[in-house]
Amino acid sequence: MSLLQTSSTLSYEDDLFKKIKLKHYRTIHRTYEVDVQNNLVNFNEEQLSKIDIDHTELLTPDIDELQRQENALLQYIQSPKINDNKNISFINNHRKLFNLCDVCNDKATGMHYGLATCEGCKGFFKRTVQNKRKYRCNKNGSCIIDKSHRNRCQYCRFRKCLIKGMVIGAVRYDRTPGGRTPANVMQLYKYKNEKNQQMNKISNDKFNELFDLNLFYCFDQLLILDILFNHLRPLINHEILLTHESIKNICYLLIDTFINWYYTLPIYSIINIDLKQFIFNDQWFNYIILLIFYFLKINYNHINLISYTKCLQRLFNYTENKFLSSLSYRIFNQFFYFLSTFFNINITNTEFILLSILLILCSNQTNKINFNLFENIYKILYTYEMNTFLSEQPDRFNRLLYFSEQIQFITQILLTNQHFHLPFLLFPN
DNA sequence: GTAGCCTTGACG
DNA sequence: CGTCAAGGCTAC
Repeated sequence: MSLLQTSSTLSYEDDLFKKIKLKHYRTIHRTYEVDVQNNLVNFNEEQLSKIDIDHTELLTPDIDELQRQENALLQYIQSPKINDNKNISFINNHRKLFNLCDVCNDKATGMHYGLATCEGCKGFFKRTVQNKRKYRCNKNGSCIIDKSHRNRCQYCRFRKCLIKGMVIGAVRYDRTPGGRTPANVMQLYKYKNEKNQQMNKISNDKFNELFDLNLFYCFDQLLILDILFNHLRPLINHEILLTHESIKNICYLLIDTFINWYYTLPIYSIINIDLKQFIFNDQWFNYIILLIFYFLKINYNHINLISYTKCLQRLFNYTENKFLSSLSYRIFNQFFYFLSTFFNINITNTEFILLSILLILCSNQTNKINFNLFENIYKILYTYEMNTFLSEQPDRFNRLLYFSEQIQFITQILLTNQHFHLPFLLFPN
């Protein structure tokens, strides 16, 4: 590729990167995204060397800030528009109905700060608010909170307390024991309880509507993953020489395995689309990227084990030490950052497989039949999410969709700039 | 730091 | 005076 061609693609790439950055901006990890954006704007060696140790930081917001948000909510629900007291007997209606803690499923001992909770979660919430404590999540902010895991991640426990509707304003500043909870706090209890019931109703309706789709993801996930991973194993320790040709062969094996497996699915007998038509579709590369990322995540689990410097060296080797354009450099950095964000999403086998099919079907020339399949897989994913990670919704589902959008952007960038080899340079020695 | 048990005080 | 939901105490 000549220099002229490279520079002509720059403005196009800039647009794509701007799009990606804009999308980053809109996600939950705001602070981290801003840092990355700065890295992109202002590359220097020091920043580059930090890339593979950067991690998404999930930190509890200031209790004072949360309190302000709660006050704003209170003002809103006190406005005449929505302030009808038709359900004033909420406490009486729901008394004695609780027996499990809404946060961790341990035995609930009563209503505490607006929620049926155990003594443990009650005390935890009180200590957190009284001492204005801040917690950090070392994973992706979606740790399981139940009786046996509740002390493993304070960030996620507190987050769950808030999501489920515990009210910060119910913790007393003056620490006076006894007495009655103020009327405004009671209003918040009532409001949050109603919202939760509405949310549960919506989830249940959706779930019932889609329940029969559950049948479709009863497949042998471990077997297909094992076969796919076997095709990638030679890349560890670089047992095979990476060339244009060998990469093509690996891609072919991965695609072929996936298609053959797809034909065995129950869903194929209902919507029998020939996936082979998608081989000539660039969207296949989405799946290859996702698969390689998933392989690395399962086998290495930590982004630090995939050395930025070594991958960069391999990029030099692959291109036979030819001049690396600033564009290649930036694509590489963006790609590496993207991998690190993937490591923070602990996706499950089912999520991986459903996302793979969705990504393959993301064609621009979508016809009616494959849109049908797309919609069905989308519903299955939704059902699975509601079924398996109800307490993390809608965050988790949105994050997955956002991530698959990002993969499509990256695919577009890699293919238009002939950087399809990049994902294959990530395997550690 | 956690959580089980205890004390407190408004309310019906 | 019993009930409920706040805070307090303390062994672990």
